[in-house]
Amino acid sequence: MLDMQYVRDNAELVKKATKDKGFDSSVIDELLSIDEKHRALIAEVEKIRHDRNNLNDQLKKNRTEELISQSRSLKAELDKKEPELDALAQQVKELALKIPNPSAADVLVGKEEDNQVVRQVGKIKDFSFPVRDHLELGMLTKTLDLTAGTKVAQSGFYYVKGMGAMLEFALVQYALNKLAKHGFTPVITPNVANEHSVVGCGFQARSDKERQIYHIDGEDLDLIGTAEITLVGQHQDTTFNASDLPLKYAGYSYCYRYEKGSYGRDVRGIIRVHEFRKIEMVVFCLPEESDAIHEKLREIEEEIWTELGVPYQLIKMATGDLGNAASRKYDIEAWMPSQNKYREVTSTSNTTDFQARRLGIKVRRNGGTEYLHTLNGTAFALGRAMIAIYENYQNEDGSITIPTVLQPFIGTTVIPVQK
RNA sequence: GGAGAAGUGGCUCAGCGGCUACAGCACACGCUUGGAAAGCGUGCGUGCGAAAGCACUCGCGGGUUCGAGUCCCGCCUUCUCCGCCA
Repeated sequence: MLDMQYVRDNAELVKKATKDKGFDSSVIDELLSIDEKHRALIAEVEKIRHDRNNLNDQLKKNRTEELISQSRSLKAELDKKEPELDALAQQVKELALKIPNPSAADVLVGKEEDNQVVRQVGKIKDFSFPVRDHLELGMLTKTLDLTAGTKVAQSGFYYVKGMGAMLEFALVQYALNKLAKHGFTPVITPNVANEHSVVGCGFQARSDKERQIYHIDGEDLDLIGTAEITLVGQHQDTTFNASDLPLKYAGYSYCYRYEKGSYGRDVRGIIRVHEFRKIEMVVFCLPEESDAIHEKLREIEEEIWTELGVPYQLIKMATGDLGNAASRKYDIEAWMPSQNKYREVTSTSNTTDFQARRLGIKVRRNGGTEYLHTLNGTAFALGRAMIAIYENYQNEDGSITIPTVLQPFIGTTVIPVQK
């Protein structure tokens, strides 16, 4: 949600920004026209309220039938107009929620194919044997079991077993250790959130086409797609002192993705699944700090993938690929030998005051209050990290060497093939 | 699930149906100071308006009343006790 005053004053800019993101910009004209009606009715209703308040003040001292009847007739007028006012306010709110956060000035205008490769880091290994994909490796080492997931739940759910499970916990330990050094507080969050929190973060809660989110029937609860929702949402309706900021969290949660509309894509293995675990960074900060902190989150992500020794490329997304909330977004894509290409493993966004405004998260300073900024970034999407490690560290026999940096957390150097 | 109590600004809390919802803490700015603390002053929920100002706001939604933080009804949440339970 944007500041209504800002939309009024910068209608053309907002329209362009909305179009740049690939959203329907006609809502802005619609919004402005409803907003105008809304404000006119506010003035009208407030005038009636004012008259009635005055009348009631007089009545306190001087109780006459004449005044009482006047007050009653004003009340009747209000009873007629207030529902109209509420309806208009509701419309304004709904339309305003449809406008995405404009992109930052340095973001390239364009579509997904205009995303910019900022740099490629790490040397792509030249395997002397035919490479296997992560699923084959997972089966050879008996660390991935998709069949069991399908039997017990459905396709898109999977088991991680043996050394695979140990590797996932090692990744968690490694990441939390690193993030603690950067001042992040580790958090284990709920894996569900109510609709207000989901929508407040800029996610579409229940649109059936392109549905992304699981809903719990009969409850105001969705399964979260990312701990961003629970980490940002935990401070809704909160005003911080400037000295409390920045607040940095490293949240561990399960993540649920419905993935409707992506049938047939990445069906093999665990690249695209309905459930996985993730460590997510979320920062609350002063508005003027958010750009620098965004670069910091990006650096931490690059540091992680550099230390893991997995080749990656850094992508700066164009406006059309930013989504609803982000003003700027970087993805890291790790090299996947079996596919002979880079695939997304992290994403970090500066959402500026977009989420804060929707969720009422403010900072108090200079004698007033203002909305703060929120940012998020993936530390590890654990499934995809596992894929990247498996494929890049595979040996000829199908065993997997543990990256040096993880060895202290797992206590071994290799995941062996199991008979 | 049962019984009781409570929800007022970032926090702690006052508020017999009627002026502008009390106060303290915290925070910001200023005065004071060699510097700080203390002290003093100002500000510190939302909307509309260029502004003066007006309106709204006491968990949420209804109702009674000329008038509701206050009375009535429903709901939500939290706390205490009981029950169940990893």
